[in-house]
Amino acid sequence: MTSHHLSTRQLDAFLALAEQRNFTRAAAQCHLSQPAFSALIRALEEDLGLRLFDRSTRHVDLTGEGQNFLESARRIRTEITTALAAMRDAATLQRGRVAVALLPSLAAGWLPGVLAAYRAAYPGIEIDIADVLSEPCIERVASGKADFALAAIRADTPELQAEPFCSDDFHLVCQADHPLARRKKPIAPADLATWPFIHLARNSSVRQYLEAAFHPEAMHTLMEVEQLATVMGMVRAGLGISVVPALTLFHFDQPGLVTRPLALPGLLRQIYLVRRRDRSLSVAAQALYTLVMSQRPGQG
Amino acid sequence: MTSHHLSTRQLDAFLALAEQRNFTRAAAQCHLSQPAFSALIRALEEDLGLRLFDRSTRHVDLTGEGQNFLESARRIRTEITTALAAMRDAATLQRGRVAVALLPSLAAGWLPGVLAAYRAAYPGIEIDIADVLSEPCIERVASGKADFALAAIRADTPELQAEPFCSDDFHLVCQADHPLARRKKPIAPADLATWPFIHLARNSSVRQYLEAAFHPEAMHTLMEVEQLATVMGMVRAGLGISVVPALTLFHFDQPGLVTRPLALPGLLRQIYLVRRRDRSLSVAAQALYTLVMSQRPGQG
DNA sequence: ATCAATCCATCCGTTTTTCAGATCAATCCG
DNA sequence: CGGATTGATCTGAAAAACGGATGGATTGAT
Repeated sequence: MTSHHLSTRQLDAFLALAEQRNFTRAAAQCHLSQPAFSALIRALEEDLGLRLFDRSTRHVDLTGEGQNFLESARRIRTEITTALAAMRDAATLQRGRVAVALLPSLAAGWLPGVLAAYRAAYPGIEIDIADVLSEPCIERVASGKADFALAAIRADTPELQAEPFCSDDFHLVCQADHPLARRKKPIAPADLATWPFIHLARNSSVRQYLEAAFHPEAMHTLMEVEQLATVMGMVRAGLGISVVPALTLFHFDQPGLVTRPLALPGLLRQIYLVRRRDRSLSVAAQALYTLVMSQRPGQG
Repeated sequence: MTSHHLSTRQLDAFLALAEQRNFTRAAAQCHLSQPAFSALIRALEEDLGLRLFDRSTRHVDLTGEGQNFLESARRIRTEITTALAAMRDAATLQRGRVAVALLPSLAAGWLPGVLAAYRAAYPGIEIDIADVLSEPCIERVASGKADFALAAIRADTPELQAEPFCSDDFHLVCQADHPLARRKKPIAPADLATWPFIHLARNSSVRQYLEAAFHPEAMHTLMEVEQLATVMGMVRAGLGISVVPALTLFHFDQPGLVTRPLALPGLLRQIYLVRRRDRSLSVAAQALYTLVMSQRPGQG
């Protein structure tokens, strides 16, 4: 029936008095007047139903029960202080964790600079990066393993929310002495169709864009590989040409290779930032989100 | 500067909302109106500086930071509950400890019945009995090893406080067929002086009373022993007579022995209850004190 | 598609609690 | 014995908490 509502004021008052053994000093330590402080101690003792301090006008001392309570009170105070400190650390971005899933091309080329700035600003935050294809990116956000994702899928579902992040145009890559490298006129689909083509695997978004933009049967497919680095090697060896998004061009910044922008209809890869709908980002994730949005490719 | 005054109301409100995921139900669980409850959660979030719940009109869910805080909050709540339960147990005498020091005569004859009643009433209380002579009794109280003592020393010091507990008159003990056993007239000191006397050791309070009441050199001291049981054996064997306080008479309730009260000036042993001054008794000790005072020898 | 029900946020007047200053009683010290 | 210190108590005032009513938004049923 007694609600036994131990308040933190009472807890702190008790600890202060146990430490100071003097009402006036303990009251000052709690930033309270002595009468208010006395009332606090009295209320605590009444709530507990027993006397915690033996006090005369000249002496203040813990009773036996008070000594027992002191141990508990110290533990409780420590727990509270620790928990509040942890929350304050989280709120002030001194501690925390953020998980992002994004396309390998973004992860390798664009992300490192962003993360360097993030880490410099918030060195206490743990960072978890998943550099995977669009599908697993979305999956990680949906399952909660990632705070948000940068992927080529406009995943707008009841659970997920997508916003355009950046667009990525496509570039021809070929040997420096290739005829297309010297071509003055804009390159047309027909120009590409005559040369052996190094494709990425069919489950890559790049390949899907290319097949949608061109007539697949019109192309001269030489081979399919999994990794862009392999594409680079093949092209550099003169085995063929390829078309890749701008964000992956760092792979092809190699002697003997040139890249040329293509301006062809349908060849513009949209990348979306995907996050859970009705779900606020953690403080750490929100900070990274803000930075990511301000540093997005093609914005500055 | 951070007020960070986590109140237990806020703590309970948080835990209730984390459990119910519904403001109205959580408010009811806390016996609060929904607006008051909302204000509590809002104040907590403002204090911490971050959002603990993602809430729409239709959904309430913990944020990442909220989940972290939940673990801490559960620990804190458990600690508080445990501590309050321990205090309540102490206040209601379901748990605790009491330590008493008292004379061996009281410990053997009178105390067991009292403790039986005490234990029946408060089975959860640990009991520590020291059945020692007056001097160590007082010492135990002074050092805090005993809550109070029953001893034959009026220990009234700045630290200790003594109150009369009971008085203990002296009795002659002798063989049933001893001449003194049949004597009709009141027994005088001279009557005792003519018979071989079994004494206790000089440091016993009984001996000191006898030496103060009689002229030691007028007595016929046959021997000195340490234990009352030995006195009994000697008297029973017809080696001599003795005089002992009433509280020890249970030792002499033996076939072939008789006891006769003596009414002689100075032969009245006062026994005091000694406790620390300006020091309240623990709840358990207070309960025993009350029982002890109500059951003191010669009161009923 | 419309309507009822549910739910959280906000506003506002009232009640309750909390607080500090003054005062009192008891104690200690010189 | 008198000044100084300390804790308890009283009281008016300030602050906080509270509940009812209300609003805006969403869901689910008809």
